Amino acid sequence: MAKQPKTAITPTRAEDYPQWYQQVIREADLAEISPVRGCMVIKPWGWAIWENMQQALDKRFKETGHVNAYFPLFIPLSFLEAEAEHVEGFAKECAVVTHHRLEPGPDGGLVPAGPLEEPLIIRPTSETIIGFMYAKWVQSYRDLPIKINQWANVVRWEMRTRMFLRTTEFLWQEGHTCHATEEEALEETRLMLDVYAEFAENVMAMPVIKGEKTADERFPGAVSTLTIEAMMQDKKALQSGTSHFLGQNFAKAQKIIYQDKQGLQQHAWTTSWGASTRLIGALIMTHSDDDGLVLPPKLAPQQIVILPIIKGDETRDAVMQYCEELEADLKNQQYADSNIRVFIDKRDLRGGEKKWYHVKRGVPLRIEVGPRDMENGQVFVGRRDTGKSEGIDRAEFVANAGDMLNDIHDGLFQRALALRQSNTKTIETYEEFEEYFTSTDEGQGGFAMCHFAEDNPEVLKMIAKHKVSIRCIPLEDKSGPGTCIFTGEASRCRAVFGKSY
RNA sequence: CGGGAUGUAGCGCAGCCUGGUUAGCGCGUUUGACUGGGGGUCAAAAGGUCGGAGGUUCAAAUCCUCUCAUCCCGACCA
Repeated sequence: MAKQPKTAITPTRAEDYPQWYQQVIREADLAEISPVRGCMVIKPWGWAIWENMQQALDKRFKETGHVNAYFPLFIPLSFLEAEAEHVEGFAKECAVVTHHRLEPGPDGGLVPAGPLEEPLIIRPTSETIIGFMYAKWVQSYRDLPIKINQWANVVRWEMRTRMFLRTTEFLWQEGHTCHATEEEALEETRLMLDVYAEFAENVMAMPVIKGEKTADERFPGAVSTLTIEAMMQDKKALQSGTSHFLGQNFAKAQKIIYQDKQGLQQHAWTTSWGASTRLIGALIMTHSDDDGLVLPPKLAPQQIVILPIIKGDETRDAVMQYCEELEADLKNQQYADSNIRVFIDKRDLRGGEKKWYHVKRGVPLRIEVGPRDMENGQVFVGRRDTGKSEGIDRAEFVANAGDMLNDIHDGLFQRALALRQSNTKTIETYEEFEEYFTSTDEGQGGFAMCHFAEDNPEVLKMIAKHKVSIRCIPLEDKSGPGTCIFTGEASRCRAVFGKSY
């Protein structure tokens, strides 16, 4: 046996977390950097995960009364200028299209030619162009609400990119709704946050904190921004989905006006909400271990992989047949309202190699079937989440496969929740706060629940020193009022403080 | 965009300081044999314009300049 590292991924999380993250992506074959700066190629395994996410989210959007549509990739420059805060937020990271053709250059090669009269920007988000269309579509209160979602790519020219977490181009969905009343828009904002949270927990097995962003973290142009925040295994926070109440800001800027029942002209109320391929990054950093990716069963492109163990040609056909029958039986079993996704890996690889291939890709259950199991009417089952494996009676396993996947989902969720809980601390003084976020070894902070003075630049300055930001004010916080640990002012509630991506 | 690091075979690296035969190693790949409940053994083979462009030199992976890209830290953000 050749010398192998103790873990499939080197370095380990403990040794070098950012490097570990890169390696997991490579070993699981999720994505690769591309020749285009800051942009990545999402490979079939990564894409299949995204498709499963899309499917689960899309189903929830439709169930809550939304429809899909598509708006252009290009946005006239003048559109972005409409909403002042929106401009400020996005202007510095826009890709701009200024020409519409190429011509042979004087020194060979091609040079841009045919300047555009008005430059186009590539959407960093679509509030402005969708708002423009909504202004045309909305005349009467009878036209409202409009609840549209689009699956799209967007471009934000960020300074620093990281695979899945922040790339120049990324994929997402953006929902844009338009309502007659403030209450209805607020309700929508809140509803979609709940959809994201439910998806995160029930599909991704990722516990999240629902909360509201403080003014400085708000979406440019929003009245309020709601967020789901998750804790990664390095104890940093990752914003995993956002839902914005835009008030009448965009409606006023873009003249989305309707005539109400009294015949009066009214500005509409709008919302927008989005979740992106960043969720794949969240998935990786929530569950994966030093042997690679760990997939929650509902998102796993293959939930069970069957590995035939062939020992010589005599038993080959018999084992294959046994595996195929097993596959057929398993495919008839249900998990999470659909048939279990099963794959037989028939490649002519050695058993060990094949096993590690699927371990690194995060397949929840591995079934190894050799002549011995066949004789005993058993299957040898390995669980990705716990690393444990055991022989199980074939019929029993088939009958319980769905339950087992369910158990894996719950286990992953509980493990992630336990990590967050054991790294969340209620903090009462600034000294304690400093110590919490300064200590270096295992305990380099996590989430801190603190009373704070809202919209106070002093507070922001004091926490920025420790590279900490206010992640959100939890919606379900019941701590009640207290005293700001930074300024001593009165505070109406606690917020989640933490380092973040 | 500031600070730091790195770019040599698919992956991980050595060589560079102190320029000088055909640029090495491990893993992987291909072929064959032996194997086969765990990323195996033996043998053979393929694979590199040393990130790119200039320069210094008789001679550059090695020295200099520029440039591109990646990674880390920061500022900014899904």
